[in-house]
Amino acid sequence: MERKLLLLGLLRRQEMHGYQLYEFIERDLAICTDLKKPTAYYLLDKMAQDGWIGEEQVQEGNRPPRKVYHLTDTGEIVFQELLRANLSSYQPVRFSGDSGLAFLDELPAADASACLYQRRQAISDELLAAQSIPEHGGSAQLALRHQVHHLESELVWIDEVLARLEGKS
Amino acid sequence: MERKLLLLGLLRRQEMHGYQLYEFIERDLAICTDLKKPTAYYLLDKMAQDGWIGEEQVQEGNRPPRKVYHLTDTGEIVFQELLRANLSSYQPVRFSGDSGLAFLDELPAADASACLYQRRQAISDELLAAQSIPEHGGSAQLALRHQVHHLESELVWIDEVLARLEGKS
DNA sequence: TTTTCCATGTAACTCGTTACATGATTTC
DNA sequence: GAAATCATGTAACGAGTTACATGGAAAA
Repeated sequence: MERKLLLLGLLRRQEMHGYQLYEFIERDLAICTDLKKPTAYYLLDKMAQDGWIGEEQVQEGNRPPRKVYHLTDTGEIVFQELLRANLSSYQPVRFSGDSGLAFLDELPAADASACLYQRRQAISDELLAAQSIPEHGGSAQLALRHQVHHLESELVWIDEVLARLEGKS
Repeated sequence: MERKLLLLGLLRRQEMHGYQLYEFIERDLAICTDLKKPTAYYLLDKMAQDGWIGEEQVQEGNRPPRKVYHLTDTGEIVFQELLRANLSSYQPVRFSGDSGLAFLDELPAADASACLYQRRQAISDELLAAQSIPEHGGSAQLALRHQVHHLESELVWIDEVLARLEGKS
């Protein structure tokens, strides 16, 4: 549902066509979320059928025709509902990397350290990428800041685990 | 793949049947991961077909017969591979709640605060639940500790967002 | 001139879920 | 005697992905 919320929120600011929405999300919001092309087109189609958004065929010269979407009155109501529901709730997060952690002691300490250093590097890379994205202002930045906050917290955590390993070897 | 790793790791310690594995994960590891019954049975079946684990029918009196699984030599190799791959990599996390955050300013500050306080409560509840689980020792606890660490970090974050809102109202 | 980009979409697949079915056994 | 628990499974569905198809336009 949060992808629909995202699309509605973006269309609320200005009407856009599918490819435009896809590109914006994959380029500017890649660190916080993602949305593949077929998913984008499918959701827009669905929401158009449900009357949340309206679509307009726009032909420019001989280029491929674009479907430009805009929020309807129904869409605005749904947006409000989805937004409030989203902000009020907390979806617990599962870390796929925790299955590995649970069996950390099954590996020789040196191997475990080597693996975790690689993981640390990956987190660090992700953090640098997130930090290098320029601020745009407004609440749209909150998602990005949250991701940065989280990645910093992950570095603290993995360093704790590494320290625990060093103590054992 | 991390669910297979989890099952392999548990079976490596002692042979178990499907229901047993399902119960252990849903009861003792609920905060860090989950595994529904059909998923458990499906994965065990799959891994048995692939030769990662062996199955033994055990009939006790007139009770429903149980399939007891144990790790094979192939399974041990796969476990090692999966474990190292898991520990070496980092799967970036998407927060479904961030779509809402991005549109926080579209709501009156008072409404936004009210919603976020509810979310804060949900995180706080989750944290208390996680903290109240007794420690078992060994690296199996790392997943739980990670979740606690994360939830604490989430509380810090949401308090920052709330402070930002108060500054605006 | 071949590759990349724009713009849309379909088909098949993966992973996991919910809901349901079965049947014995212990508990209330 | 009814309900919950043990133990296994099937069927249908949902959300999202990858891979592929199409066809013009811009760029290398």
